[in-house]
Amino acid sequence: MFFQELPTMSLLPLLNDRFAAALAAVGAPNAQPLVQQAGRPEFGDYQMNGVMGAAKALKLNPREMAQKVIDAVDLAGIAASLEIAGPGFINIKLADSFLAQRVETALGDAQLGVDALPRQKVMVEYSSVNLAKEMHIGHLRGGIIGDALARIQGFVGQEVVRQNHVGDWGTQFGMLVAYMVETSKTGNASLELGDLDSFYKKSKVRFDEDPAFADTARDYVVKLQGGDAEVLALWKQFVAISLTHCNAIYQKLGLLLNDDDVRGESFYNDDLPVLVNELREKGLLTESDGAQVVFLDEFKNKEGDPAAFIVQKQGGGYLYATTDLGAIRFRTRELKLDRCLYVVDSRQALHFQQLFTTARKAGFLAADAQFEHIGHGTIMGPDGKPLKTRSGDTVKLGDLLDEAVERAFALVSSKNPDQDEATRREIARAVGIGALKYADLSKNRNTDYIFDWDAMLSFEGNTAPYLQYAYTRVQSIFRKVGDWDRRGALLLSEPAEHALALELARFADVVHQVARDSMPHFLCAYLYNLATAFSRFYEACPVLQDGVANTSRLKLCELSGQTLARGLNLLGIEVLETM
RNA sequence: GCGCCCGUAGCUCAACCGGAUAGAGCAACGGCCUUCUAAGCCGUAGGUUACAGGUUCGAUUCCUGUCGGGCGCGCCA
Repeated sequence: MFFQELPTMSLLPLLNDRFAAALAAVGAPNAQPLVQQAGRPEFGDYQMNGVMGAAKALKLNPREMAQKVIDAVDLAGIAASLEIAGPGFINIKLADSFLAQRVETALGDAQLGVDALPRQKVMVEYSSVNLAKEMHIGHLRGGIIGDALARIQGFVGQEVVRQNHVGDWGTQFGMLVAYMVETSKTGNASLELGDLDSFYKKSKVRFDEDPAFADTARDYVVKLQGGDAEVLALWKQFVAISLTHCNAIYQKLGLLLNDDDVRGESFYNDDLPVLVNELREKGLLTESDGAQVVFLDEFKNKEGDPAAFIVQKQGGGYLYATTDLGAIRFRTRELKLDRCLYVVDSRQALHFQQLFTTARKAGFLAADAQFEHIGHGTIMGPDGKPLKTRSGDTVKLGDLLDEAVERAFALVSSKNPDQDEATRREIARAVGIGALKYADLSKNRNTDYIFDWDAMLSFEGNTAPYLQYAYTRVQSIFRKVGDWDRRGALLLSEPAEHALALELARFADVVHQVARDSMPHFLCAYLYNLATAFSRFYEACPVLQDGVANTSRLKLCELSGQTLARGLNLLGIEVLETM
């Protein structure tokens, strides 16, 4: 028992493996064990649901079969008890010694016990702003979610390529360059470009009111496409300025994105005619009203009309469908991606279905290539409609981030009036941005959600500040303890200790799940459960008593702190030593 | 017109391949600070999962229909 080799595999795969073997031993080799977390505490830690289905298939009594599975399963040193319940559930209580060993293992591991997944080259495409305009609230979710997914993929050992597929091409850039030339004559260009939105609006006004300006703008588009050096240089200048705006936002939001991650739509320009020719040679193209389209039977409506995927406009121009196909080709042929996560608004779901279907038909995507649209909903205002400013304008992202920090500063100041301002500013930054990100990440990304400052910054319930606060409580203990001797054994006796150790042991399964499903709200839910388990433990189990530290509990504290910090880090949220 | 998504407690949200008595937080009510940060913990109350059928040992989950909401649908991205 003392030197028994215990597996390092994370909990769910381990339990599923052992029960799969047991099912095979009792004559159900193909049955799924279906182990999951217990639905209620009184059911134990985990429950195994696979017996009922297997018994049904074999026409056996499920409870009798469950008993056979219990007799057959090898969970020595892992489970403390196995019980049949209800129609044939098997409830599993894990052994304290096993959980203690898990905690010790994770503490000695930089990955906190999270094994690397089979290595893949994974791209996360996110943010992908239109450089013609300033970043607004519509860019928030994609940025936050994409960044979290990129961090998580990296943590589980993938080769991650972040990609900012910026919109840096199209007719509007002719207009913008024309306006740059015009304002540079009055010496105002650099000043005006400080506010991209008004620059865009003013150039649009000029375009609409002055035919001569409009002609110039159109001329610049042609020159741009023709590679005219002078216009190209101006365009590059505009792109660079717009990117500095983006980078400032990324920095404020704490996103990993930088200039190295940018590959704009313009990058694929030269390939578009080639690509369209290839589609034609493969017999996928049909001319329709002067445009080149791919008809997809997969998206036929009831009348039998197939949906059209336009890859070339009448007149010869290309569209984002073409660019996206070019990007797929580049990513498979040149970058050799195994997987690509497109973090883009759900409203583009049909586009991506058509895109991937066309790419597969054209042979741009291998059968096993995992190219996925990671859709997300819209941020709504209190009225349930897309969030706007009071005056009805689009909410600028920079303003939103500033407001988050300002609101957090007011709250921090009222809570800790004695702290110096610099400290409160720093806390407010981490808390405000963290709250904003967590409010987003903790919701199922598929649906819209209602934006609510008070809820995200209330510092109560399932919020970033609650998690950050739990972390500071851990750190506070270690500040009090100073140096400590970690040689003592980790023994779990109290229910709150068992519950906390169980949560800690689940970390790997949750991270793996999110890496697989790209659903960050599962990680949030986990961290909230962990923080709650820690808070209960903190209330029920004193770590320091009469000046003496309890080594077992210190170890639980240590791993709790590390797991909270790492989990929040994977979400792009900072932790603080004090709040 | 066609297609996709959604409808869960007063509010905001969960529910992992179909699992047990549908879970949290906020708001409401009641407790707990001389002790590691009370931004905390404990408890009470709150539900015909839009509605009607069907499949199943078992349905918030799958299927059909109805109602309600959002979004998308050949030359924007």
